[in-house]
Amino acid sequence: MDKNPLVLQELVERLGNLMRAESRRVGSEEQLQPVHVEALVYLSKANRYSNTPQALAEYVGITKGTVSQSLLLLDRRGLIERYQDDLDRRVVRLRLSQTGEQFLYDNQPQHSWQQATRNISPNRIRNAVSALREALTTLQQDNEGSPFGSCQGCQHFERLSARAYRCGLMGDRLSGPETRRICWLYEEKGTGAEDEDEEE
Amino acid sequence: MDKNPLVLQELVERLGNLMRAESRRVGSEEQLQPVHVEALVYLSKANRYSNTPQALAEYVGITKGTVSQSLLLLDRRGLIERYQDDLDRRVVRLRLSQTGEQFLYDNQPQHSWQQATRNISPNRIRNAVSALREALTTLQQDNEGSPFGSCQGCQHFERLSARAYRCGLMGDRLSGPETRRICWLYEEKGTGAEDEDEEE
DNA sequence: CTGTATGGTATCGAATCGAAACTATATTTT
DNA sequence: AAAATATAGTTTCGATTCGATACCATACAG
Repeated sequence: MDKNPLVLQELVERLGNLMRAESRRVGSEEQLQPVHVEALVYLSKANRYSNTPQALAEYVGITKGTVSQSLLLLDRRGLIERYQDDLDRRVVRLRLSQTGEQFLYDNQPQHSWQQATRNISPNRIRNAVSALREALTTLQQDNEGSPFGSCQGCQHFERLSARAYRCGLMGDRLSGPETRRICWLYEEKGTGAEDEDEEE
Repeated sequence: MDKNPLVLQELVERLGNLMRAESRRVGSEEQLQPVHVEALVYLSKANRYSNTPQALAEYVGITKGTVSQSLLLLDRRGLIERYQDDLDRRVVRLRLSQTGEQFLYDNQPQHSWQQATRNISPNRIRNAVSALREALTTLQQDNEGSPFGSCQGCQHFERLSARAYRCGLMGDRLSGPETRRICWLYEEKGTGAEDEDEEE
């Protein structure tokens, strides 16, 4: 019996705790809870289909009612803006405000992580990413949650030409940068030959 | 510029969220918060030096006051037992009760993770563990937190004979299984040749 | 034996959280 | 087209977390 999967779980759990603690630290000056910081970070990365309260709720794993509260607070503090969707007037769209952008820029919630990984070789990181991605996909399938990925690897992603992309599900054309944002409509491409290690 | 470190962070964060959601799910039947479930899991893995309120507080990243509250609750529900340390009568020792053991056995908080990693090759898991361990070590150093590791890799670990071990810091002999539990006195061995990938 | 450090508890107010009821808009059925 | 149902968000409620601070007991140093 191999104990390594459990060790890996242990590590992910512990890293998650530390990142949460980091969110707490970052937010404490501004009286923000970890969840608020996570929400801001999420909004800074979410694509046009995923900047809604519901997607956010799925992402952070709390109920929509609670998310609604948090958004109210973030709005009052002027860190985000809310506006109505044109096509479906039930849905609320979210975006970071100037202040919100500035907050993230000043506090750099990702900074300590970048420091922590600076000495790990690109190759090892690639391998780790590959393994964790697979774990994530399976875990999400088992939990029936939304997948949350970016266009690379999504079955709806279409490449029109060298620099023109398109989402086959929604039918919109996408800019290059937008294809790298987080999307909750992500669906894993058919898992044909997924289990190859990239080892150099 | 390499984006993979950020992708890795993204993955760890997301996996952490899902595991937290899993804790929430597991605990909801018994009216337990995620933190309570995490505490029980921690106690099931902590070694003899680490089964105290303080170590737990460090581990989950909340203050000792709050931990004290949570332990009160877990005690009322009969999931843990608290007893005084003989040598230092200020310190409280914690252990899972019969009921607590049973709770973990019945609900298997780690089950979904094991499912999720079942198809990942041992080799890839080893590589991921190696990379994440390094990230964790650096992150903990930067945050001045306790390290939390197990005897393998700890500079206080001594092997007396084939099956006899000893903690050089505390001076106790340790059983084989005990050397695999979590310890908050862990200190990384001198980082001589740490950056070798094990690729088969 | 007096001062200080340390492990843990108690108290307080602010905020999260899930559950459930509710509103408003969309979509499907009849 | 009207009615039924589904969906996105909000509101309200009570229980609980959480940090901050003060506090208590034990250990240990000079």
